[in-house]
Amino acid sequence: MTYGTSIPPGEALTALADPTRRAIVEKLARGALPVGELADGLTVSRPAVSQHLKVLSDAGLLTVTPHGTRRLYRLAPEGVAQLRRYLDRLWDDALSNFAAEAERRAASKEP
Amino acid sequence: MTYGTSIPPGEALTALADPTRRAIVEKLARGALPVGELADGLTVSRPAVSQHLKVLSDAGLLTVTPHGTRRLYRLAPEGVAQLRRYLDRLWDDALSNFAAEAERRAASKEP
DNA sequence: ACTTACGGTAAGTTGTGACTTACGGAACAT
DNA sequence: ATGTTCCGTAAGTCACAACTTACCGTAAGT
Repeated sequence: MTYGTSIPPGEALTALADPTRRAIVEKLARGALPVGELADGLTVSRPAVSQHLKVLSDAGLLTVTPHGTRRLYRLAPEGVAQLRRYLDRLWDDALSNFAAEAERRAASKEP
Repeated sequence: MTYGTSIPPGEALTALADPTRRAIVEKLARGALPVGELADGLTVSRPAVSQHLKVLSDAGLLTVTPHGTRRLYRLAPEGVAQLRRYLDRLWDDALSNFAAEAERRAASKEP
């Protein structure tokens, strides 16, 4: 029984569409960070970062663990995994369809 | 020598952020289609579909082959592959960082 | 108790992107 | 030649999402 929270991949894709959010995710991929440190090195304000973190969390891509007065954000592997599965399915469908089309093309004389 | 056009994954992610474009991609994953047939079964107008197809093409996710007066759109496996590689790198970084953090936590007495 | 870090939320502004209708150009048919 | 089908592009509208500043909690330090 796999039991993931199963947020549809659309939210995660929407979340990763924003360049600032991608920058955040890529930073977090290399280690958990509090909001303040994330905001340094980014061109936007700290509240903006907070808002982005909410979007990413809602998409299942991040988890939070309060540590004293700060909140450590870290990448959620399961969130990334779900996106990978979605793309894998696209990939598989596309390839098997390619094979089917090639076969069909070979059956009739002209493409 | 693999030689892909190497469009940054940001464009593909932005392209897949839109639900209508995801619907298009998922249809195309099951077989190539002309614009008109794509537009049927979608809630938006045909010109809207054309615009979406442009975005997806620019992102490297689609290829076009003119067939008479119609244009057959099909999913580009390499485009999907590039997204998969991006997510794989995120995944790998996240996991190796997890290991490093766990080790660090084990080294000091308190988490 | 007061102050100082840290961070989430409210409110308001603004650019952008997803849509529409209208139009124009190719390719095939008659 | 003319009409028809298929499709891309232009122009304009409108909603939303990504910011900003301001404010209010909460936890720790002194």
